[in-house]
Amino acid sequence: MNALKVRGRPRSEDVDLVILESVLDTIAEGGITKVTMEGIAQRAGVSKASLYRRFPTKADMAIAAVERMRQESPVIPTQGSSYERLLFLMEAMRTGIHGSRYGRIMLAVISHGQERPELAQLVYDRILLPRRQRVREIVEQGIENGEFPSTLNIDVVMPTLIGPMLYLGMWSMCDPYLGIKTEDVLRSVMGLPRLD
Amino acid sequence: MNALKVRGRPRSEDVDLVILESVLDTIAEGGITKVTMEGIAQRAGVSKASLYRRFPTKADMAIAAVERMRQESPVIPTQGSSYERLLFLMEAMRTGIHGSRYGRIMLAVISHGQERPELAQLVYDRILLPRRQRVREIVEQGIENGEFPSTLNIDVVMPTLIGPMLYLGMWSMCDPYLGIKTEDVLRSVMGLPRLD
DNA sequence: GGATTACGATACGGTACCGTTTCGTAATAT
DNA sequence: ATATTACGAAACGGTACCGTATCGTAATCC
Repeated sequence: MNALKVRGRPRSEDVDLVILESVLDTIAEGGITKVTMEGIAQRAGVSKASLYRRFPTKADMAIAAVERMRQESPVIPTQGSSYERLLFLMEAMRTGIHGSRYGRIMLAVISHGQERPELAQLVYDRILLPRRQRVREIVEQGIENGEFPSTLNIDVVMPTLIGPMLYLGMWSMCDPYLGIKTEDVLRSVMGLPRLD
Repeated sequence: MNALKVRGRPRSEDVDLVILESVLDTIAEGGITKVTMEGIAQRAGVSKASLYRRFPTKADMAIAAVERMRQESPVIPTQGSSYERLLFLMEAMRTGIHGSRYGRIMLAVISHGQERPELAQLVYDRILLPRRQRVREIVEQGIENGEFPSTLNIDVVMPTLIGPMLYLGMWSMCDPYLGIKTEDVLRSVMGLPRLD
């Protein structure tokens, strides 16, 4: 089966790219409700017709943008102990919620999970789950090589590591008192002795 | 200073109430973006003029509704051990995110924290912080009466108890695999032996 | 070169909503 | 009684946005 040859002028990949990037930037800055067809077209330097040539509706465009963002995953450290790598990821999770485009988009999308369950499912399956899997692998390695107690129940550990980071990150600007050290959370959850 | 006597027909408290309740129900069902002046007026069986007589703008109306919701706090158990009471609250937090009007409203409001920081601050100060304080008191009692180890760092314990419940509750409909028992989280965080 | 499709620009109809205003009626104060 | 304010109903202008359509130009295939 050969590649289907369309006959006229081909779609510009540059246009594809600049559209989705504009959507992501807009979401990161102001949330999904700020995404409008006119706004995206203007920001991308593209006509509205080019948007509707690619996406039948605004919702489809937003979903395509979120799909694309999957590639934009943060760097996972491969060096260092499991402890160090885990700490790095937790810190990134905590600060990235408001500090990175990735995090702000995630939060904005999660927000609308109630109003758009299919979008929440998409984010969960294609973004959250893969990331969680990589965290899980690091934890498992840490247990195998003796950094963490073998008595840990990894199914309990996972939400107990991730949940607090989301919680602390989400409210960090409302409450400067939430200055608990990420390392303290990590050590506490993993059953390691306190630092003091 | 006497109560200021206005001269004409007084405002109906019934109207006050039904307006704010309609706003809260609407938020719980579809999120803040579903709140419209026409919609609220119709749902409440009230004229738009009555809305604008009370609130200069839609945002003020929404804020007033959220303020009012503060009274609608879930029941806090006063009987039983600290362990039991804590477990009850955590379970309620986890299931209530999608299962109760209170929880759905909280999630909807948190969602828009990015787009409306002043609303997020309001929710944090007047709703989240008071609740967290009550959880904290229960934890402190449990430490005092020996139910929980005295070595616990309560500042670390708090987000480690709350965070996982939010996390598990938020994604419960996207992933039925997240069937970790709340009691396992509680025991793990509090350094109690596993059940098995 | 001719057919075909993409592109930017622009206009259009339709819808939803905001916030204002008007009007006739109802409730309360003096 | 009379003034004053609240109430429901309804209409209004204005804005923002969606999705469609038109048109002249540009790029690509045969």
